[in-house]
Amino acid sequence: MSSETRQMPKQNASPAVKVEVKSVKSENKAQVDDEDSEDDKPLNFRLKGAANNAKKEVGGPSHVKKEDSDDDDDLPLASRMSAKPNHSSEKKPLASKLQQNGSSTSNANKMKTPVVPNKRPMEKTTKVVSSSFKKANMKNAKQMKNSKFIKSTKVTPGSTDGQRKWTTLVHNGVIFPPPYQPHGIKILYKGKPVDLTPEQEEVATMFAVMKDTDYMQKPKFLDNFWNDWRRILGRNHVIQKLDDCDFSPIYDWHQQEKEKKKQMSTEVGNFRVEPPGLFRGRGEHPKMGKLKRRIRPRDITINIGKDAPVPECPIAGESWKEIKHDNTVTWLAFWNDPINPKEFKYVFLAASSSLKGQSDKEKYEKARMLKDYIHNIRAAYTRDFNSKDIVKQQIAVATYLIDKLALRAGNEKDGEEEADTVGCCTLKVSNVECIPPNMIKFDFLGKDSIRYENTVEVELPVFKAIGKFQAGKGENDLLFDELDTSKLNAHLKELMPGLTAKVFRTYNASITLDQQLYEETEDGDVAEKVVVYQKANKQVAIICNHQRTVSKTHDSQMLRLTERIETAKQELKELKVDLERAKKGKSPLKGADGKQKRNLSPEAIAKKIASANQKIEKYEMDMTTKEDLKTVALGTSKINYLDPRITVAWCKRHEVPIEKIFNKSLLAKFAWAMDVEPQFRF
DNA sequence: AAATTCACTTAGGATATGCCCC
DNA sequence: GGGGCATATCCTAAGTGAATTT
Repeated sequence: MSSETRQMPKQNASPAVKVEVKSVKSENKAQVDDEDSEDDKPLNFRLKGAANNAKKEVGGPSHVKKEDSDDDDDLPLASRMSAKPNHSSEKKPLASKLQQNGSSTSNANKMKTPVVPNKRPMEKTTKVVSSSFKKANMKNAKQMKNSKFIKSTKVTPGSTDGQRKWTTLVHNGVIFPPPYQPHGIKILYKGKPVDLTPEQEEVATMFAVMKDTDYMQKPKFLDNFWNDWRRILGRNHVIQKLDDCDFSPIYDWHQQEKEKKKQMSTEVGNFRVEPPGLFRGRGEHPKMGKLKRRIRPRDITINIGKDAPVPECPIAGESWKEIKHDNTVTWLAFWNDPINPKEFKYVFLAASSSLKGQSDKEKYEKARMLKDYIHNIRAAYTRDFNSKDIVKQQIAVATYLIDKLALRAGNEKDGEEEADTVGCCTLKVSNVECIPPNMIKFDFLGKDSIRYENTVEVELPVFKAIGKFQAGKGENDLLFDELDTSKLNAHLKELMPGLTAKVFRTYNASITLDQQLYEETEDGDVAEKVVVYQKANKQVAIICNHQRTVSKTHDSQMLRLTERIETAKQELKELKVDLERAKKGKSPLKGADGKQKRNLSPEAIAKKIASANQKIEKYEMDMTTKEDLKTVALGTSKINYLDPRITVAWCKRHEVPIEKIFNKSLLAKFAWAMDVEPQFRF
């Protein structure tokens, strides 16, 4: 079932398209690929679930890393946690067995095709193919839902071929949410049922179903919603005030529907263009609650290969806005965001596509390149801490913060239209506090309105410079008034080709993982090694400030664990008594529940004692980990910041099955990294 | 050179899935 | 074997940064 492994474009926009990566042309052909050979026979391998293609033979010496970091410039400066000095240069020699995880349980059907063979870093042409929309092939509803997706793409990595991103692109367009089905449930206005048109009812329903979200407490949300809904109700409608509306009939109906849906498991859930709804911005977003209108075919621009059939518009009587054949971009379709019409929503290829894989790899290669430059870069900005040129000085301090704290660049935002958040270049005077002699306290809302709160020791010249940048300004003024991200990045480009602010985050994250794994991994069982990995992962998450909100059920879950520990301890106590009695040939005492227990041999009781002890240990461990990670999100760095080759190489060296670290999606996304040599260093 | 547009990566929360423990 | 949970996947918002326009 669902062996059709097509991945959704996870990222942006509509998931309308699932993509299946089929084959790369001839992974073992020796010849250096010539750009455009059109003869790539679709090998028609399906990318099955996991990417277990760590094939030794194919892998080859993909590249030789020469540096062996003997100067500690390679240390991540970023260290909110006490970074230990490292002695990284010692490369332990490595293990032996290329861990071939194929045999492991979860990947029953192994995948046959590497997406991008690593052997040659610059594979030119990749074929992306998926089956087309053939009813005949659809065995069940599950498969059915993938009815629209990419058919075929040849991907040509941008880096090797100027602008061009692909040579042929075939797909089936996007899927729209079904039209609104009125339910006829009436809301109450001043206690009386009100008739609504289907359109009015649709929007009322969007609101009703959000009853138990925090948005209902936000005046801005209510206000924006009321504004938009009122327009649809019309001026002279009976409904004149949101406060007098009682949406609970619709809410209750919706809850029931949800129940029903649960029962009917196989109903198709198609991939769709974003359905209409109420905008849910993060943080104090000025537009929260606004109606996000329905997207129609005439909103959508399709990008497709010149030779490919233009997908049929799925809604009768309507048509696409435009058809393009632009092979310098990777999107398959886009529409304007109805909330902010200047912005676009795109349909992209899935993370598991070779095209994404290629650019992912390039991202990490760039970050690795920073290793060779970082020493000089640090020396340069350290010099400029004292520069008389204020622009230079601000660039120096900003770069230092980005390097040391892994801050984001901080592009300007549109104040009226967006939540008030900042990054490095947009820090305000009020976001930093100088604490003599040389501590700086940061407190600001970053991306997604996640709070960054951190007090760090900085070099004295930095401390002084920040004080100077603050002097004579208001709380709300920019700390780096002479700076913006384009100036900063223009400067960084002079130091290293392609260097921009965000590369530091990738660099810091990945090098931290690499070092932690080298330093901390000891002999032991797999579980212990996985803990080492998670610890390193956590350290990275903290550096990058990847947070999550404490789950609603956290407390009750902790309580449950405490109870289990108590129960187990009680049981343990009884077992110990029983053991002594059993040794003397006496039968066990009654348990706490008052029941008589069976007679057991001392050995049997001893065994039970051991298992009770283990259970307690496990629960206690679970509690510690849970509490420890309740606000830390490990996934974000794994997906976006940690070079998967570090992980794969470590798994090979330490014989940890890769599935212990990467789930199915990650395995597919990181197919390009699977054949890395065990001694790979970031 | 500033503003705007465009294309892409990065992000946390919601929801679905599936597995483990009683 | 069914409910509670952890985890995976879905969803789409919110960033970065280059290119283009003014």
